[in-house]
Amino acid sequence: MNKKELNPYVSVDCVIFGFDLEQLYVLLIDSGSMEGYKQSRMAVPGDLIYDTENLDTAARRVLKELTGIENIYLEQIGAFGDPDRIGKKASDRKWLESIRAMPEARVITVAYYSLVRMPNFNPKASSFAKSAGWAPVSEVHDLAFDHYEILQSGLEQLKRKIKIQPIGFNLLPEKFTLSQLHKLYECIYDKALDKRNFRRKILNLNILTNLDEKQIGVPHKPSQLFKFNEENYKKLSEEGFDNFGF
Amino acid sequence: MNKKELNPYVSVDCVIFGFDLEQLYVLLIDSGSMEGYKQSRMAVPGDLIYDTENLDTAARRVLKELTGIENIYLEQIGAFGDPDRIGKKASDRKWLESIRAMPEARVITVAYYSLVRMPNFNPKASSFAKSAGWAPVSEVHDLAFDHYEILQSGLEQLKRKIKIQPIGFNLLPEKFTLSQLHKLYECIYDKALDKRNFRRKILNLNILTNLDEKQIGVPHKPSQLFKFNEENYKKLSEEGFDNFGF
DNA sequence: GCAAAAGTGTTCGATCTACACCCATGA
DNA sequence: TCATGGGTGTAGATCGAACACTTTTGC
Repeated sequence: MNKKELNPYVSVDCVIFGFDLEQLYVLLIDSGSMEGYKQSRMAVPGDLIYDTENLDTAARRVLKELTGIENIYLEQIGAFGDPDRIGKKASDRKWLESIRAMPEARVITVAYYSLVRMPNFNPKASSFAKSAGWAPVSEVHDLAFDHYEILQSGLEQLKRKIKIQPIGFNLLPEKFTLSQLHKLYECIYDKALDKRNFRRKILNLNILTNLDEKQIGVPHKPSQLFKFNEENYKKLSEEGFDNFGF
Repeated sequence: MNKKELNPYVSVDCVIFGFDLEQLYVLLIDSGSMEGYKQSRMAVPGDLIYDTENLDTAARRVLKELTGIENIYLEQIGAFGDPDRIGKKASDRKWLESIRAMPEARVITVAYYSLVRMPNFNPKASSFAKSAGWAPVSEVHDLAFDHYEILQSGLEQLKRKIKIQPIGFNLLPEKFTLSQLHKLYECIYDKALDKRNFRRKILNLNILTNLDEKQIGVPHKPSQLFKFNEENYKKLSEEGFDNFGF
């Protein structure tokens, strides 16, 4: 693929969520401003699409370039197309001038969110990001362009979706404890959930396999480890289940 | 606005749902083929966007041009951007050549769905449609471009949304009976719903005002007429209600 | 032995489902 | 008087919320 094939009118942006067993994070890139850390200079990673490329493919390309990971959980949030969306702030325009052939063009973006296992990688610098890093979602209050709005839409969609499909497993290590899963749901909903009710509900779904392994080296009673049981999940989906609403 | 401002790379397409108290319909336009009625020649209305125009605004413009209605319920479905999405079938290409300045351009479309009161209007011919008409959703099995896929996505989103927000009122006359509302939900979910349970659930929401009027001229016990109570609905939304799942 | 998180059951109220008969009207 | 859809209540099952104590480990 060469530059000639870049479509200068449509981009994809990826809200990449991560979870470190404590907090929910989002991967942000820096416009490389010299004024130190400032959220309004941060953005979610994205790029113009190629003219021969699917939207999903473009999103996966961005993810791969930045994180090295393929086969990531990915879902479209929607299109954002305010004519001024990328030109409202002077700092945004400067950034665009530094990375785009047609910085003044009106660009519609198609936003995606994806869920990754944080420890699996450290974000790399890339063609479109001088630096990249994880920021706790709860501490993000402002971003470049319309990316704060995009982040909030992604978060809402994640909340809605995780009630209906157990996609949360994409954020956890392969082997995880019920407490970790519990904590994840609490972080996403930003509220306390009853421990016993949570455990009962999730176990009743029969989509977890108890590995008969225990945590080691923890200074308290070690927890059972589980993994996600894809087979049972598929069976369950086919039978049709509405939600496991928390 | 003149042609010069058309953005040849991005379009909007509108899945317009209607309900005649019997069936759910979708508004389709005809490519004007001379081969008689054929679903693969039908499409949902859409148009390229103007370069200075919001996506939502563009969708409203298409709706207005076709139906004359403003202030319509409108919601984004998402972006569809397969590079081949509009050029797969020969008949699609012919149509494009007849209406677009750059028929070969790759166009990403942002799809919307909207809900209208069918009797309020008859669709008009327009710059992008030689003719337009209502088709029962249950009888649509094929459409031009990727519009069948778009229709299905819109329908899914409608199903999801109507569980959470009482947007169905946008499909009904101002004054309606509980049976009509009941029928609407049955049509959307394409399954029978228990009459008594439905009535209880919807009345318990307190978002209907009984008008103390009855149907006239019906050959059976006349039904009470209701209207949607926007005030109570707003109160309810603010308190936060999850769903009135059917 | 103490700090820290794991793990476990029951009760109560709310909600969902299933189900059948009489009523008011126009023809 | 008949055909048509309108309108109503209850019992049983299921589900969700609230809630406190014992266990196992590392230090």
